[in-house]
Amino acid sequence: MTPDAIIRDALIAAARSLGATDPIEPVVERPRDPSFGDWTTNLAMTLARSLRRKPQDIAAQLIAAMDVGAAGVRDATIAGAGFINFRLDTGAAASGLAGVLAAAGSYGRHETGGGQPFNVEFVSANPTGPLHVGHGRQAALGDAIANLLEWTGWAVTREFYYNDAGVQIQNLALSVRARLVERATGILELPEGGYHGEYIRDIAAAYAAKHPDDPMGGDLERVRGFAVQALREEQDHDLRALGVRFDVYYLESSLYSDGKVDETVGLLQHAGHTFEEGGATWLRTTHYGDDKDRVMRKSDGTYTYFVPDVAYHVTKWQRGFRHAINVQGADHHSTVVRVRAGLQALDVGIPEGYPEYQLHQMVTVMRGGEEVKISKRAGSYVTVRDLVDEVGRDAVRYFLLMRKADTPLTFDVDLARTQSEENPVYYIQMAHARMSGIFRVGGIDASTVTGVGIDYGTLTEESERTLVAALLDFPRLVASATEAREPQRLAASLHETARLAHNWYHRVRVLEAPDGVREARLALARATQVVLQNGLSILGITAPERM
RNA sequence: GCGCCAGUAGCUCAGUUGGAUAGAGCAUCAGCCUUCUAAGCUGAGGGUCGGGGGUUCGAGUCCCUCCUGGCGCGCCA
Repeated sequence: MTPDAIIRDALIAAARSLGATDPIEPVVERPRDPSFGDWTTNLAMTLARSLRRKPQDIAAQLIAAMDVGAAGVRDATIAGAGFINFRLDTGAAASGLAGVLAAAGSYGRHETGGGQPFNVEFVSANPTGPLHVGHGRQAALGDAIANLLEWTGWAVTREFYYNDAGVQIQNLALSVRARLVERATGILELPEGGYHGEYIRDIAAAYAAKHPDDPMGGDLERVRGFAVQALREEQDHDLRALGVRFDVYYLESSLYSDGKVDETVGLLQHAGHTFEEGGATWLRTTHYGDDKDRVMRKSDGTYTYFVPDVAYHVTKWQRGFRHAINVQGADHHSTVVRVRAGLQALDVGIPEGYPEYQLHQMVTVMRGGEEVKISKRAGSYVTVRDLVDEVGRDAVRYFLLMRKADTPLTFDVDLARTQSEENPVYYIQMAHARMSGIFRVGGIDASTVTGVGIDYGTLTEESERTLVAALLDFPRLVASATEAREPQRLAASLHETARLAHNWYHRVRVLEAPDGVREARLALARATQVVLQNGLSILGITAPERM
């Protein structure tokens, strides 16, 4: 048992002896200020009301009634309004390091998910242009959330939904054809709502080279297929530049060809939640929290976009995913209620909150001190690959992850490029490289350091105590970041761990330390290396041995 | 007008689900390389946590209300 678990049990027993009634659920946590001790509890304050005594008095009685020798508690003191602070013997506080080294690359993993399937859908960009920086945020976020879920025991499927049907694709095909005509005749007539980007010209050139029999794009179906294929390859390149991979690419067009869309509409009508009005078929989404009912089938017989969306999510459920999360831009937030309403209206037992959504706010790009307006149709934007080429994959990932998804993100291209060495990601990577350097210079294979049979009582420096505490908190942090679906908590925590590691490195010597101390410090260096490496890998960032 | 999300140091942002004296980076100022990497370390200054109410032992965090900003409100996707 870990020290905090022993303290927790002892608190429950002590509270019972004072006459407190179950359930007693003491919170044992790290104090905000490490100088207060190793662990703290507010139990005395939460019991004050039911016991009708002053928190300080209860705290004193709890301490008197507790037997915490097994946890290695050196002293327990009352502070502030009634906190009880526990300070552990140095050796007891650091003894967990051996467990870190034993788990090594698995340290921080949990079995919470029990191996159940979890579908993580992200990016899902229309194949009408390269991926821009907003998609990059989604890619970094979705991939990190997928990693977190894997680390907590879920069987994750990374999924990309291709909107390869519908009006936007038609616009794409017509835009390419316009460029083909321009090549042949010199006359450019882009369609209404067409795409202006330079890449359309490139696709037209490639098409003309491959299909000399059709220089004007007369075979629109062939142009469409060619353009979609070209842009999918383009997006794959962008994703590879970021190091993001998908297990499943689900095509919207297949929902039509497999009859899933018609099937879904039939089910909705059969369930009785639809009605006819003005020649259109409507779904009563207002029964499920929407502010107005929505058209499913327009009077011209075609479906609105959310029908295939619902059909698509039905397939997730049918494919056995009882857990699913969609990472999307906040500009799509109106679809959340709509898709969920559609799934509810099927009456097939899909729960209310299915699927989960993690929406992120917009990314604005600054270049030359001015905002770059992102518009595929106008052809002005910064692609994911531009960013990776300019500042590197690790820095791009960290930049896009260090902020909470709920807050808008400004990506200053010039700043990221010119100040790349001051990027916080290098600070964390440097801490890892320094730990590695200790083993390299010492001629020691880090993986052979077990931390077993060591007297951790020699780790007496304040910088060692705080670093140890941070390392032992890592599994808890992975769990809470996963539960909240917030990778930025991990990013912030790794930065803090790196700060503590740099501080420790600066204050103490490892290789030249006396026998006994040296072994304990090597174990600490190894544990630091493990935590930084594992944490960075969850964020999709490398942990270099030297820089 | 309605809905969602934000408002924290000069700037960019964290804040571990309600805890103790609100933190970090950048920027500014003052120091530290004969060292396992100075891509580092130490110190200083800088705050009515948008305003006002409320809930309780305790609020940046929860509730109400107002202000400001972003996004979304179509038989477009």
